[in-house]
Amino acid sequence: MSDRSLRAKSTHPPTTGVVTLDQVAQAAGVSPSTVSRILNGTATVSDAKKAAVEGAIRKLKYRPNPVARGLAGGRTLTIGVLTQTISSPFYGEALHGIEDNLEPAGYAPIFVSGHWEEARERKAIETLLSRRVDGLIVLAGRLANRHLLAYANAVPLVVVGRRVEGPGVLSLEFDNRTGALLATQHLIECGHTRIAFIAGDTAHQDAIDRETGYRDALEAAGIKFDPALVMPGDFTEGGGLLAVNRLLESRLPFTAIFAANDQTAIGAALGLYRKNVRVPDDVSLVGFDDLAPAKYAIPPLTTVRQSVYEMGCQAAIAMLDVLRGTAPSVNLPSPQLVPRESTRRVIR
Amino acid sequence: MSDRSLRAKSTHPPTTGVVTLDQVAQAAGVSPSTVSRILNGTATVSDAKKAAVEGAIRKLKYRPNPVARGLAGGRTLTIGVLTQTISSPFYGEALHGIEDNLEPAGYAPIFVSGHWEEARERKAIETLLSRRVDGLIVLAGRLANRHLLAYANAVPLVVVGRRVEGPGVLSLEFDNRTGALLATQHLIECGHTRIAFIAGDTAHQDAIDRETGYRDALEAAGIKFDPALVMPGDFTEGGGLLAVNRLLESRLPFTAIFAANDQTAIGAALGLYRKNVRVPDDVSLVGFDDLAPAKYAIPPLTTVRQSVYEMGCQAAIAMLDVLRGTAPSVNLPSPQLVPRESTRRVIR
DNA sequence: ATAATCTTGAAAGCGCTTTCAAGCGCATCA
DNA sequence: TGATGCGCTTGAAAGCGCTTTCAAGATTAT
Repeated sequence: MSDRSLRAKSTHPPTTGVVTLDQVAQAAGVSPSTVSRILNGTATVSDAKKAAVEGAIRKLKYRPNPVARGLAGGRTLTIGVLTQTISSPFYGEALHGIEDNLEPAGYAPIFVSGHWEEARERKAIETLLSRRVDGLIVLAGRLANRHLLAYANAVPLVVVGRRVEGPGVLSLEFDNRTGALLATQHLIECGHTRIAFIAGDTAHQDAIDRETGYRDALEAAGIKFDPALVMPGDFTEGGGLLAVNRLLESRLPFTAIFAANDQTAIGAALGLYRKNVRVPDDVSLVGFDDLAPAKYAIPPLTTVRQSVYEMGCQAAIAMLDVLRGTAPSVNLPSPQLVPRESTRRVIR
Repeated sequence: MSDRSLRAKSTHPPTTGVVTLDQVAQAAGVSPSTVSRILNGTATVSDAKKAAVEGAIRKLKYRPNPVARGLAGGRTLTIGVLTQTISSPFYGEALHGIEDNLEPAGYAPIFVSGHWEEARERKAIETLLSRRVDGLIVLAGRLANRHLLAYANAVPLVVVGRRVEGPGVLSLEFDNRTGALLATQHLIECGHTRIAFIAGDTAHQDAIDRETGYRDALEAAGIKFDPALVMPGDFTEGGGLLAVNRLLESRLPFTAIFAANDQTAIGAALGLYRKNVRVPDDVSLVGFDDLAPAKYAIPPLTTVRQSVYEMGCQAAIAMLDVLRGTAPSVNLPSPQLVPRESTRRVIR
């Protein structure tokens, strides 16, 4: 291919052959205003004209230009989504849910990554705002609540996985505490009493809630909480691996591990494998999230399902509700234990 | 939170307090045209005015409105990206690479999923086009080449993972054949001669190329190709699991498996685990792609690295080059074997 | 002094939405 | 029955914030 053929300017004339609203109006013998009104349902239009316009639209294959619409009407039909790491399985599923629900409504998501850095998150949101997104969906992150509230002043805001309260903000939270309780209870029911916990990044409320759920379950079962059995982690496989190594080195007795998320559990599983500790024969292992990889882990990982995809769907639906001016209805999925093959009844 | 506080209309006045180019011009005592010229570097402007304008911009915290820019100038600083499944680890990494490179240049990617369905892909691209994206990056997919070429007529097009030739199109391809050759050679070097292959979805050129590489390696080593050792797959874990079950049921002797991608390999590993076939002791296993999960598989998966992230980067860079009018330079990463713990020398 | 080159502002859109007011039909009331 | 008024549909026109001709002035070269 020649260079020339790739020059933007030479190959791609700016705007040619694109049908505009005016052309539709002309073809239908009405004014542009009328066409616009039909397109947006802004006012009642006589059936005759409506039919004529719709015919013209079909005939000319007219597609409204969202850019012009955005300029004129202030709405861009675009929703900004702040994720942390677009390539992580966790966020991937959420984005998927968001996309699936926004698209049929004619909205397009635009994703940016914050990489868990407050400064980048802020910059990302500014970019989104300068693009005049109609709404903002924020997935977790480190941005201080007061900043989020400030943004909520400019556009409707839906926050997922964090508690933020204020006018114009809707926050959807996972029930991490109950989920963790479920996971730990499952291990207790299997007869485990020495249950280690590999924590998540404690900068996240999620991580703290999951630890709380773990302690709740221990307490309810009358098992004394042993802080030595809690290892720090960071929600990544590497963190799980490290934590399990430390746990093993500590020589503390334990027969089960509850990891703060699936990625941590998968890292932990590898650590155990390396040290020839068998799962579930020697140690039972539970994760959290039920991301795709959990199902195909070896052995398949018992985990707590808290559909991230579903959360994405709910966030998008809520956003559409707000945009439409109707009361947003959210019904969050409740966490559920997904027993697979990484846990087993303790043999005494 | 009350309903009312969430009503889009009541809470969010349309356009208030946003600084416009005109205000900057006024503050700097120049005409809007001059400000625009400075912003875009469209013409030389006296240093004095330039300084005044830049001062005003800083003082007013002016940020150009991309929507208005898009309407007026025809450029939206937006790149449309057609992926297949936004949540898959494979595409996730590519998107990550694209995002990382587009963002510093001031472009924003807008992602849509085609779900491997020609109709949806086409619809997705139409949406992107109607949003006046400045360029299109297409990741694989099922869309016929002639359609792609038609789109290339409207905007610059970069296609990843497929071969498409024509004016205005740039395609970046993985060297699947060499990669597969490397993987198979590795197994042969380990002394394996009965090497099964779990294919990918043969609707993709990738899948075909990988099989070809596998056969190349066998032939080069003088090992007779046995069609019975080739199992169909579909690039998913489920497909790998199924394939390995069939393989085992066939009772054909084999000591190694080369799977068309990591996901397939991970599914295959689970199938082997279920049947108590040990990896790598009984059977060696090689994947392809080196996605994140491969590293933490049990055992860690030997695979072929063909950085998808890097591919995303290259695609974005090439797109920027085209947009800038400079000759796009792409240097594709060559495939590399990543030996881990799922393969071992055969013991005779 | 004259022509050629630069810098600069005025003004016309880009494609659409949205006031504003005109024009219409219809019910109401004396 | 005819005048008055209300509500409805409809078009004209003014932008939304920016880019980009166009041509006028300022400057430099010859």
